[in-house]
Amino acid sequence: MSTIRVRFAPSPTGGLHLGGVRTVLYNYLFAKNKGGDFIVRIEDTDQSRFVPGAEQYIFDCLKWCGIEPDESPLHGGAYGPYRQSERKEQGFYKKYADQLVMEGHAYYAFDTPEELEKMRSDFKTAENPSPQYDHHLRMKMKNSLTLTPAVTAQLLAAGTRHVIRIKMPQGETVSFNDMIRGEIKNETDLVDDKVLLKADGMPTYHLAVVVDDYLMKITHAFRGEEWLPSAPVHVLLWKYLFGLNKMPEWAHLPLILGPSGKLSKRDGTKYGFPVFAMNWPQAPVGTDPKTNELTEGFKEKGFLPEAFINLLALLGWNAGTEQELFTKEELIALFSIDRVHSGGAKFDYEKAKWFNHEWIKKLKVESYKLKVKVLFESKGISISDDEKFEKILELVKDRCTLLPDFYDQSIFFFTDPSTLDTDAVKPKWNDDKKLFFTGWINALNNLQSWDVAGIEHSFKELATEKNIKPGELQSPLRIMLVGGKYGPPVFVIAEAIGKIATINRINKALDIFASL
RNA sequence: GCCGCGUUGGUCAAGGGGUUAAGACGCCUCCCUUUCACGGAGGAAUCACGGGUUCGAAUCCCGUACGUGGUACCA
Repeated sequence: MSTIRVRFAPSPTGGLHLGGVRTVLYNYLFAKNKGGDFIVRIEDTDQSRFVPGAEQYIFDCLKWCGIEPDESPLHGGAYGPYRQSERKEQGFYKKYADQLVMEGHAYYAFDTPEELEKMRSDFKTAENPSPQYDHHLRMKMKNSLTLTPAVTAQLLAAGTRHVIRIKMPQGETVSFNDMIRGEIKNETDLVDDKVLLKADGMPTYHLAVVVDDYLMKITHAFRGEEWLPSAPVHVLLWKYLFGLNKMPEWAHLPLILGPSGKLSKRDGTKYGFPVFAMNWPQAPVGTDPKTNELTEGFKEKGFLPEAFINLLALLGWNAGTEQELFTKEELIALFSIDRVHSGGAKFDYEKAKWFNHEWIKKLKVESYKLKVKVLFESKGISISDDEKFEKILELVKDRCTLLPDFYDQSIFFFTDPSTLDTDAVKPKWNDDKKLFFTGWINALNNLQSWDVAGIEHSFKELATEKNIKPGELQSPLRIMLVGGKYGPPVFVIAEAIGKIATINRINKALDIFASL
């Protein structure tokens, strides 16, 4: 066992969105930077929201990102179980909750949901819109603090539905050190008596996180900023149950924000960028219930995992240098919790695409060739000559931001352009040019060898002979071969598609241009 | 309402008492290229506000504003 043990604890209730993946990533980078273990534990205590397949989905996302856990329900490990539902079976949560009751730090509460609702509406005022089950109100409720021991025992014996709540002490200040924010202080009077053990016997997050971290010997705990307000509950639980000296070090990560406020799952369809790492086939997480429109995940959108973790790592952390492109290994080597921001960061899709563009340029074509090939095949273009395919990708990679761009940028290498941008040709098209091309077809037919230099030479030779500037002819030629004003140098394209296709495309285009 | 956390260009951000306040994305101009990109050179644009402390504040302190989170038998 390593001395550093960092855990990521997702709940299998929804897709892995940007904030979630960044939390994993920071956990992982921190652990690996310190030579420690990265542990994934599943928090499946909320059965009502549990979604089948969600757990597998989480691991699929991690795998795509290149993150392999050292311990997890899928990978095994010595400190299992790695699912809370399984630890519940072992009775640990109940055991510790009972211990807290016995020691006077918690109590049984028999209030029904209706009674709780009544309390909240009865005590609701303008100054206090959401009354809490706290030291002000707990003596007005139905619990083992207000009931006699005999009645409590009777209710318990009768199997009355009940929960166990923490009894927040009065007048204490709980403080702890956050690795990112420094000392955080909270007054216990302002925190409510959180439920620790639910009526179904499942722990709430508050109990589970403490018990699990203790049992799994976790040394460092990263989580989102939204946990900060309940941190004093967890600190208190550590103090009562296992001792503060055994408590892991905390780091509360800043939020990732969307174009307006906190990034939500809806923002994907709203603003047209992915918010999830991957699509989730079992329950399409990006689907907008209203429009039934699916927002693709980063993977499906055509991001490279290298770019994805890179851009995510830089959203809230930087190395303190001007470097922005990092491999996973570099991130591990350079990651430092001291350089994580405390303020939230707004996600910028334009910058995200820039990262991917850089990675497409930076990586060797062969490392993503297969993904592009699959893309081509899904559009009905089968690739037979792998070597040629790789060459073509190399030719157009500078022009591609997302993987699907490869299709648009190189489809003309494989098939004749479906439409020609005639508007680009029309204004300057004339009979001289038409004559040039019919003449050039002859020259092409007589060409000994088919290579860039030869093609270009014959083109320029004939142009000079006809007294037309070669540049004026290159543009129409490009439209003929490509369909539009884009792509690598024309003669390179001509060479790649071959003599027959070149001549065919010129002939075809000449017909179309005839009506201009 | 109360409590927590935050605030350097439109965005990501460096800088943490003296700087012409880095760099990147995006935007604009120019060069390269008779295509589109890539590449190169420039440009516009910033310390939320108000008080202190100090010879001197983006930087330290206090307020205010704004943002965001929590205030569930959700995590």
